[in-house]
Amino acid sequence: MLDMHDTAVTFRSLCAEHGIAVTHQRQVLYETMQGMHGHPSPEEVYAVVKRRLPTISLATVYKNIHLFVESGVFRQLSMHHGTLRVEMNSHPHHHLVCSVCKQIQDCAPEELGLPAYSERLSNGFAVERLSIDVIGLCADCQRRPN
Amino acid sequence: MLDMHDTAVTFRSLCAEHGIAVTHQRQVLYETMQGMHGHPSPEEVYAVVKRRLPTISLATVYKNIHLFVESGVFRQLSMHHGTLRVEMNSHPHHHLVCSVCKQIQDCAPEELGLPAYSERLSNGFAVERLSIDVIGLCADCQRRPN
DNA sequence: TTGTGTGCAAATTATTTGCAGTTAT
DNA sequence: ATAACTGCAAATAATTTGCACACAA
Repeated sequence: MLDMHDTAVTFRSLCAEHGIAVTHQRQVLYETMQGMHGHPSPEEVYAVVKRRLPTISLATVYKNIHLFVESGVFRQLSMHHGTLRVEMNSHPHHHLVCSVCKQIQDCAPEELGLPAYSERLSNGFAVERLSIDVIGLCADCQRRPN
Repeated sequence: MLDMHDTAVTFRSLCAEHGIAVTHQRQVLYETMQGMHGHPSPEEVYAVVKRRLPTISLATVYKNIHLFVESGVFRQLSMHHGTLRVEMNSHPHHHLVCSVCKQIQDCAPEELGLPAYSERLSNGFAVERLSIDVIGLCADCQRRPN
């Protein structure tokens, strides 16, 4: 387990790597998030970090979460949050989600290989279907200067 | 290929099955969506359906898309859109997303079996990682009356 | 000192809701 | 006739942005 001092050291080198300033709020936000579990939203992170930094603003939380995600410090699980999307392809298929432009392409199961799965998991979850997102770079984004 | 008449017949029986009224806007919306490809957002559907029903409102499009999704006529691909979620579990794992309460649980790869995949697909997409959503009913929602 | 970062308030985007009038059954 | 549906406008939720002041390099 990392103690607070190690966490601070880790954080400093993370910031150095990505060329971002080490500010107090950024540091506390990072430590707070490290201590959280599950899949928190910015509002949830804000509620927790506010306990240690009562004057921090929600905007700062948003800005820094984006920064952390871009730097690869944390990962975003909602790759296509933001707006509802309806699936128009009724054949079984997976999705190729470009991590840069967020474009979503369909992909036949044969291209990836179908995972085996059981209908009911040991924790009681009853499986209806798998939704597989393949995250990566689309051909266009690989060749773009960016 | 279904012609317009067959589509209308299909739609009527769909509505009958789900006990919803067959209205003109609902009918045209359905036909329009059937003709679309990819992963349209409500705004995109609205833009297209407006060409045939210039007075339709965006609210009606939203209401009916929800109705279609609930009835199983169309499927929603964005299972956790709405708000950004940060992944706090750094171990490789999948997600169990309950289709009723939308709760997201983590799940070890061993429970599902890992899909085999290649690093670069034939269309040039460079795979970084897989994000697998297992959609179904959580134990709680299975036993709830609802 | 100089560019970044922060907090605040206003702006935007996505979506939902209340309501009065209209239509399907 | 009656309940469900529609369009419109206002409300809400999620996120972003502009800006003046403060802090890190």
